[in-house]
Amino acid sequence: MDKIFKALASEPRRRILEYLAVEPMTVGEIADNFEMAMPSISKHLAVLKEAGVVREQKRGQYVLYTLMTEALTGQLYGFLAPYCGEARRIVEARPKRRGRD
Amino acid sequence: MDKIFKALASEPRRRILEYLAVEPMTVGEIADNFEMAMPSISKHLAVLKEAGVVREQKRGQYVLYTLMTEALTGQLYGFLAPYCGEARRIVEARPKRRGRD
DNA sequence: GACGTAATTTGCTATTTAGCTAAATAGGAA
DNA sequence: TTCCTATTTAGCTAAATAGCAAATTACGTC
Repeated sequence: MDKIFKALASEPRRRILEYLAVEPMTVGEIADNFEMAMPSISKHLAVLKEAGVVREQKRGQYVLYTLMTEALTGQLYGFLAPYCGEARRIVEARPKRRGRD
Repeated sequence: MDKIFKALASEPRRRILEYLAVEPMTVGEIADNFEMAMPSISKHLAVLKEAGVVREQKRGQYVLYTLMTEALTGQLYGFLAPYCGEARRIVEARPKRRGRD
């Protein structure tokens, strides 16, 4: 729980998720949307990966990052469950995937 | 959006919300559940208030803090909406309250 | 008024985080 | 091999955050 909220507590990281919601992208493609230098983007991606909301795949010399939507929403619904019946129902209804993907 | 994720990116602050989910409490009562000194708790509460997820009411020399459940869940569903149809439906179904309360 | 308790504000230190540039690693092309 | 491009890692600095103790404010009681 801590990792995901730390990950989301950053404007640039939330923006990265928006981009990845459209389609998987390489680090360079993502970086093109920011003023920031590439190493900074790379670091942000590592944080998102650590939080389990994106996945990385080597594609030759490129690294492709993919949004793991279910992991993102699942964790947040998990947090919301104690506060909200709708969230409890959603958590209940979802199969518990374990980082296969 | 930034304020709420910054607010939630802290273990102690998330714990405070759990306590307040049970019932409204004074700063002292909340602080009794932590090792932390009261000024630190007071600061955490200010952050949560700034994020719009708790409300404070003066009660004589005490200050009573109350969880604003709808504000908490509403903001998170707002974030989730682009990633999840269920969240979109929930956001859609809810009346947009504006910080009355 | 003076005193005691509740809470916040102030001033400080230590830690973490975000960003940078430069250097290292890894793969593809010549 | 050598060169070029993509990405990550290292090493750094500036800024933000979390905690504390001490001081201040606010209220209630004597």
